[in-house]
Amino acid sequence: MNDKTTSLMLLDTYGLVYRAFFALPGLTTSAGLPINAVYGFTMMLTKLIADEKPTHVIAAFDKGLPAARVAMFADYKAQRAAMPDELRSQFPLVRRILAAFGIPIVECEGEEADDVIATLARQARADGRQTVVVTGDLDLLQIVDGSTTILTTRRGITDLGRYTPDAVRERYDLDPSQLPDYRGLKGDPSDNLPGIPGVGEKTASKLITTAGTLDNLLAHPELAGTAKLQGLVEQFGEQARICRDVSIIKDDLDVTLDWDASRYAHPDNDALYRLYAELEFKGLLNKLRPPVDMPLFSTVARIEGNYRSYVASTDPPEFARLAADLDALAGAPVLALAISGDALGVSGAAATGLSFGIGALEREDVRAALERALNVERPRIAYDAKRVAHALAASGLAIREIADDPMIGAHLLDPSKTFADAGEAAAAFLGVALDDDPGAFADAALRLRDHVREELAARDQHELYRETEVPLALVLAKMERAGVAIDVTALTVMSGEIAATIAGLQQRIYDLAGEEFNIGSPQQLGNVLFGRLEIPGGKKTKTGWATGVEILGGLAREYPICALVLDWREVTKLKNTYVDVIPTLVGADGRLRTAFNQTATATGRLSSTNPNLQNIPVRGELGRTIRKAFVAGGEDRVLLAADYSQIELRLMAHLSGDEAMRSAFEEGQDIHDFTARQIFDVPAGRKADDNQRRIAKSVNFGLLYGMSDFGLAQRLEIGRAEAKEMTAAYFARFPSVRAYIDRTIEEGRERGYVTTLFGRRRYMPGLRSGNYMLRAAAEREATNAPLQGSAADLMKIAMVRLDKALASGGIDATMLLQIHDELIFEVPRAQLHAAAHLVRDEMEHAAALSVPLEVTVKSGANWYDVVPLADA
DNA sequence: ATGCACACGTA
DNA sequence: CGTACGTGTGCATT
Repeated sequence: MNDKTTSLMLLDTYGLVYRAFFALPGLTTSAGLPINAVYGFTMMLTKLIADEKPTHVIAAFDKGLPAARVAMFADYKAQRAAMPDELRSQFPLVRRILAAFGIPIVECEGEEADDVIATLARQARADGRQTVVVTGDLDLLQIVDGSTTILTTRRGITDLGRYTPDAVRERYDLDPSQLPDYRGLKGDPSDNLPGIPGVGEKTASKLITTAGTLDNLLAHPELAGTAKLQGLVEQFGEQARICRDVSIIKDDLDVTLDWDASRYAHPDNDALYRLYAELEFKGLLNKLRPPVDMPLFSTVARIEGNYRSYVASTDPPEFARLAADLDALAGAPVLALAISGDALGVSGAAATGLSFGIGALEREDVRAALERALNVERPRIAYDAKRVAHALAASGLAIREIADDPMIGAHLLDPSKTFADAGEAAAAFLGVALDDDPGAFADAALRLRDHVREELAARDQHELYRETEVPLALVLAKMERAGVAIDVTALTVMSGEIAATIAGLQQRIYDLAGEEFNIGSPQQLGNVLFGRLEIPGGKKTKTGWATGVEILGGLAREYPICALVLDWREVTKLKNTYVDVIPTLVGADGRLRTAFNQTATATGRLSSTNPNLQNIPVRGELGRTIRKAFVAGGEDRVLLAADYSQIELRLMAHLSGDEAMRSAFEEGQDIHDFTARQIFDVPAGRKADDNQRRIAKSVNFGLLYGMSDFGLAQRLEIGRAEAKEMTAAYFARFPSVRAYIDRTIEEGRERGYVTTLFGRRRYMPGLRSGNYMLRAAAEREATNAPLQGSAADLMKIAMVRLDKALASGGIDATMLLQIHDELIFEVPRAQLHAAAHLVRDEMEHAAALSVPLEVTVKSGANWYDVVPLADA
């Protein structure tokens, strides 16, 4: 819905800042300057602009005493506590934030912001424009109409309520125009308005509904209904009238809406950056680019170690020195780079290290010097090379090849940690603490390189590191930069359809429950289903009723509300996690970029975040349609999907050497059918029935996961004895598998780690635990890790080789995604078959195993419609 | 804001 | 009491 309609956003600045002040804890800068209110206000403003996309924005302020209201009612706001100093001091900062955003301030001497807002909204309405007012309280609701809506803060600072005329009527049973009368009756303690004592929300609303207006009620007090109320109306009527008059918001102030001055374009990046830096808004700062000539960071120069940090400033000679130092590094035999925050550190072996903000790369002299340093033929070390590559790419620089990435090396040495910043690795392996200085990080990268190489060589993991993991980092950087094209319209349409489904399901659930509640709260849901409705079969978790799919699914047939809740969960999950989120993450070029993390898992797999593109739905039809939005970018391009078939079971066959299993794969059999025929003694020439195959499939998967008889019984909903027979039958047919699993666990216990086919290790101290639960869990992990990890190794090898092979084969295919056993490419239609053959070939020959590797290739215009390639 | 539990999406 | 992940929500915490 990207319409071009002009929309004006009016900010009730004081109210919003006030709310932010009380909603957030007392944050201060390191110098002690209170910044919680301005921080909250800035967060709010950022989110509002992103969500509402206004074309014009104005910040209204109160100015001076509200003379007219005080004249009407001397005690107006008299009870209000004085503003705390920690809040007062933040208003100048708020004005500076607004200035940096380019948002004009409008105020009017002796008038409150409410009246300014109403005046501007009236003018916008007269010009035929839509207005959204953002305020911290409900006083302004009276101006809501067809062209003016109001957003009010609810709890916290990000949760907003949206009021349209219908929403006002729903909340108060009154038209917006009746709200001053209503407030006159009810009073408002926050403005010290007494109203009529004893008349609260309910009564006030009823009285106005009955009498129509306050004036009519005062003229006919008998409309109040009860004698007591009538008495109150007669006694306090005049007071209510005054309160009403004070509550009426004026829309005829002497201010003029200036469309040109209030047009919102974008914040002033440099001004905002400086301000955020001053106020120490670190999270917000990371989303901006540092100004070209800004002091990058200011630490004292360090002389210990073999680096020193560079204290840059706005002084041009400093930049000249920075460039000169970079040129000096071009002579170093080894170059190391690392990033911390938004600053890049560069260090040369046995040379001076230095560090500077990424913003410095915008300066031609500094950029050119770095380019010279990067282009000298010599080994390059980068701590988190993928991140360094992205940072350099943003300045038009490339890092062609990486000899070492100590982050990756560190993770191979201890895959239980991520080593996301160099400080973690330095602490673990060098025993030193690093401050936030990127120069120190680059220096640490150099020293970590030596440690990591030595250790990996000693553990025989050097080849995995050098040939696969390190080159993979730059392959992943390319994939991330490419992104995948998204059909946003498809998702927008889907969102509307799902919204309607959700509304229907929600209503039916409320009807069956006999009350409205938050279906998304397991606590409330449990109480409704198993408490109020007394549905039997409830089980408890640590914190309350269990409401997972296995519980509700069992009750769904007998209790329709349980089925409806499961449906509701499915559609809300899809909408909230994918359909509504993905469009917000799509870049200006229509492509979606994930981050592949190479050091996140204990087994060697990649992970994907922001968003996670490794869990896009496929099993359910509705969820699966989300894949229609993942498209090839361009008419002449198509998606190519290639996935390994049964790779982990094939690895089990290879690693165990089990002859029966191995020959089944050799013969190209359906492995689950084959297993079923073995377990159930199906006569030769006959196929297993569907149920036998289903059970065999569970057994096969259970095998990969180290499952016990108990777990299998639970999974298949059979008796434990029966499950035991099943596994006994299995291992009788596949004896080498039993021996392999036992051997793996035993070796793991002796050595302290288990390994993959390519030498990746996972350390498993739990195998020696005296605690049965801990030990059993470790045994399952030890069973699975070599299989899952070897599969991950194979895929990574294929990816690195493919990256090279595609380029040297002259195929213009872009690797986009990896989903553990599947790769997605975008290729020109004309090169589809060449690409498919190459991809399949490299994947199938990533390693020579005693069983064949089988890869299925598919293609299509989108991820949903990929179909197998007939001749591949 | 931060952290936890729960629930659920994928291989 | 079957492995490996990441994300959204509610809710209690600051």
